[in-house]
Amino acid sequence: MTLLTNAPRGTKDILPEQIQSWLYIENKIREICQNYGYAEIRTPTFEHTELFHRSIGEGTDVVDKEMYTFEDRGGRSITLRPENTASVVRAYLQNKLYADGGLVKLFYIGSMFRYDRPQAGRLREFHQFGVEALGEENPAVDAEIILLAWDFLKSLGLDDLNLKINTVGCPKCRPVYRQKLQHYFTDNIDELCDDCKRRIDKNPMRILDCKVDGAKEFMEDAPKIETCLCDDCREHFAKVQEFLTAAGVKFELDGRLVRGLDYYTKTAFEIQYLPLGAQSAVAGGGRYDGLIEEIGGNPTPGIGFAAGIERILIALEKQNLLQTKIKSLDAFIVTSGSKAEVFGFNLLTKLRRENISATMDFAKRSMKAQMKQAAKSGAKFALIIGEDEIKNSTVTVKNLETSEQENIPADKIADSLKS
RNA sequence: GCGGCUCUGGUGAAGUGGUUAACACGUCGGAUUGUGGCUCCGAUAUGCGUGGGUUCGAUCCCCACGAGUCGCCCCA
Repeated sequence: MTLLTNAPRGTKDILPEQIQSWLYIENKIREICQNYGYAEIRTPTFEHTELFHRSIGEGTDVVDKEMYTFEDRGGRSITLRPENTASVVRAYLQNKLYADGGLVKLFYIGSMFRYDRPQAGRLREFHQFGVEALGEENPAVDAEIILLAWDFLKSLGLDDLNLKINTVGCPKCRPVYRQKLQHYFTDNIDELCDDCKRRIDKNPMRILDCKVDGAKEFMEDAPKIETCLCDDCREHFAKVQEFLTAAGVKFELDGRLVRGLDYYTKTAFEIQYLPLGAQSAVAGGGRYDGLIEEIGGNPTPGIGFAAGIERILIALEKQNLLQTKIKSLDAFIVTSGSKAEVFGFNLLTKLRRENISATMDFAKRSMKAQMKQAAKSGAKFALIIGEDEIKNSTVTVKNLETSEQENIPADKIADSLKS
């Protein structure tokens, strides 16, 4: 319980028994991204702090109070990435991925860092899988991204998923809506909670999503964004819905869905897994047509989402969809005496070189104890080597499931185990 | 960053202001002759999150800190 024996708060070891689950998810990710034509990219774990300031936006919670920022030995301000979109966009620009023309479709899996108070489904180091499509404003891409997220979660077997979509407008129409909201909430300021009173100036759209005020009556009459959308945004949103409907995916229009990061435009979406409780968002994302320009590229549209792997794991656990079995071995070698140990070790190496998984006990324990080990290891066969076997250059092969055993010439063991 | 609850061995846990901290699982060892899964026997916390304090004496009382958990904030 000291610093030495405790991982830092909000971090977790992923243990051998959990690796199967992680691999399962990661394999699904790679599979579906392959199907959708997205290529994997890996960006650095840390970036210049400035990148996140510019992309995520000052004034957001993530930037203001959740970043792991430090100065490196060269005096640079460095930040552990709190999300990966900014890095991917940066990599896109730096490596001129746009040079090939057309839409650039990327995905990533990696750990992100946010200094937040840990609770279920929220860690300081957590893992996200995400997808970014850069260079196309067609709403079909919005739909593709949403479908990818949806199909992915579905393919894991999750039920009780809820897809919510909204549009947050663009630099042309959002300010109009923003102002309308500010007027409306200022008129109703007495009804607002303290947090929301502060949000009027900072982020009036967030008020719509407030858990305290959200259910209050005056909220019903708050201005709807539909009334302010420019033609472009309106049409775009309609198209997205059309594509989704064509794909047979049910969605819920949620005018209160507001993303926390500054760079979002137009389409915003979120997939919830309701049984998760407070941290129910399992994937979220949206369009960010202004981001690339903001970071210094040519005006380029983009859209993406990120999904929290730990949250998905919790969801899978709840639905009992995980296997925790560690892969078992083909053979466990049991020896008696020091000659047999050498003989067994030799056999062990041979088997492994023949691609047969095997291990043995190195603690010089009794045969009985070794047999227990063998059984517990889940190995299919125990290969028993004692004085008799050495004398005859054979090995006793015991099938641990059926308890049948037979004596086999040592040089034929590998073939025998393969069949 | 704020609030509630919690913190006994590898695990699940019982327990008391005062000699040996139940029980179960697990682990290890054993039950004559080289062999597992059943059964039986034995061993297995010098310590009760950490650090202080109260007390003749604390794992059980108090305080602080830490971690976990739930909720808020925010988000994945």
